[in-house]
Amino acid sequence: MNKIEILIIDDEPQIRKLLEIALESNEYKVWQAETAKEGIVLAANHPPELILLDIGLPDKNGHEVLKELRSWYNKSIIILSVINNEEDIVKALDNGATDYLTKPFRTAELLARIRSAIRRNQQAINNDTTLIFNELQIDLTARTIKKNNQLLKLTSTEFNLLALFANNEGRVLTHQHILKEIWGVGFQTETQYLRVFVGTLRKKIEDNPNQPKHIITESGIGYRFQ
Amino acid sequence: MNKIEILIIDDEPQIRKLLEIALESNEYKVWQAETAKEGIVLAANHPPELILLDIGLPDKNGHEVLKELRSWYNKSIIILSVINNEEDIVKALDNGATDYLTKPFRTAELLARIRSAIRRNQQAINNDTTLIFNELQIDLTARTIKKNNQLLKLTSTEFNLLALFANNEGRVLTHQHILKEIWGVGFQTETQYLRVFVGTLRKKIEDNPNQPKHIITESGIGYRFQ
DNA sequence: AAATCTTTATAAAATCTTTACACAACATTA
DNA sequence: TAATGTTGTGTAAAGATTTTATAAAGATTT
Repeated sequence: MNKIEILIIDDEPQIRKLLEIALESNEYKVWQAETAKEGIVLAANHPPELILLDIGLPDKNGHEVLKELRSWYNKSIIILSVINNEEDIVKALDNGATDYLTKPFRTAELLARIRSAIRRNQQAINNDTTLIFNELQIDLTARTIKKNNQLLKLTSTEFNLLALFANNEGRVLTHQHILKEIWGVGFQTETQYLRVFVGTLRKKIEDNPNQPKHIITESGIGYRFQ
Repeated sequence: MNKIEILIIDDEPQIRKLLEIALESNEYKVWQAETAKEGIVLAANHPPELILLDIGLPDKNGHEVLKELRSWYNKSIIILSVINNEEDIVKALDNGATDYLTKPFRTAELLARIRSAIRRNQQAINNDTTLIFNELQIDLTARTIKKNNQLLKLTSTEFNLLALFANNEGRVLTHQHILKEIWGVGFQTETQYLRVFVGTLRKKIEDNPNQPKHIITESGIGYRFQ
């Protein structure tokens, strides 16, 4: 079983050592960076489950680092700060920090917050982004779809259509409604678009496109996903 | 299992944080908006189960936001207000607010009101769309019908006819009336259509189509659904 | 140039309409 | 009464029409 990985970005060696001991004795795998630059490179090469970020780094303002990380990193970032400055904390939370801790901190509290943040990560993965229908696994935020754990290649429109279907499992969606959602108002009469795209989608996701199990046609009305 | 989603629209970060902690620790998924504009965009892109709306927003009067949301959003909106102003509350309720809370509020009370509002949402969903007659389960918006939890395949006209019957349980509907409702004015004499379609419907929904329990013929007059 | 989207054409499938006929209930007539 | 006709209903199936699926050619975007 793989250990959960945590990246520490802090310039003080004593703090890093303290965190390393606390975390490794709790079965986390620890990565360390001394500077902002080094931390961003490490995170990019090997995205950890959680980042502990010191807001008072020497080479770059911590808020800048946070923003930069948040532009692509969507798991938990816990801020470490020497000062109990509310303004700083609010700013960090607004910039996407998951939580914050003021130094000096108690190890028990640190660990509790880390557990909580990681739990939320994993719930987010399970709940928000991916929908599962038998052999199909649709990740709405990553915009990827797997069939039997095999990644499929869909075009943008195909994915939009599939996402609409998946969000309305079991419900009959009329041609007009689908066209309005995917192509916009004014396209409600272009039912042929729909036929073509349902065709390509079926070819990609159905075992037997002639006898579709997922995208069911409701003649005269629209389609239903199941 | 998906978490229930709640959108907070409030300009005060402390209040948002407080609400976030209270709600997330009670297994809700929280979305946040700092401004009215941002809140409306978020709600439109991803309609939540409930909205917590601060009536005292900086960029737009809360009452205006409420009206705008209510023009298309039909789930619960709970108003948050710093002032215990009866006039304001009455106005908000008139504009479609589900409930209100005055700051500072107790977390326990907030949670209780949220549970209550969400419960009402879900009852509304259940009541509006599906009709149940013994082993038959008819979902009017999804346009699906289940017999003993088994999905049946009906054509469009068959479903329309069944829906008309189901909406008029126990009542005798004349041939003319049914024909006018399903096929339109000018088809009132085509009683043979009706015989054919009642036949196919019975074949699909009745245990024994020769001795129908649901679609009863009233000779010389029409049919009755029970 | 490659990928994607939009149109067009046509074949196939599903659905609806119409016709034919059987059967039952009831009324009429020899 | 028995035979016959009338009317309303149900069922099957042929015919007509509508709707859908698919390929592939153009147009557009990346």
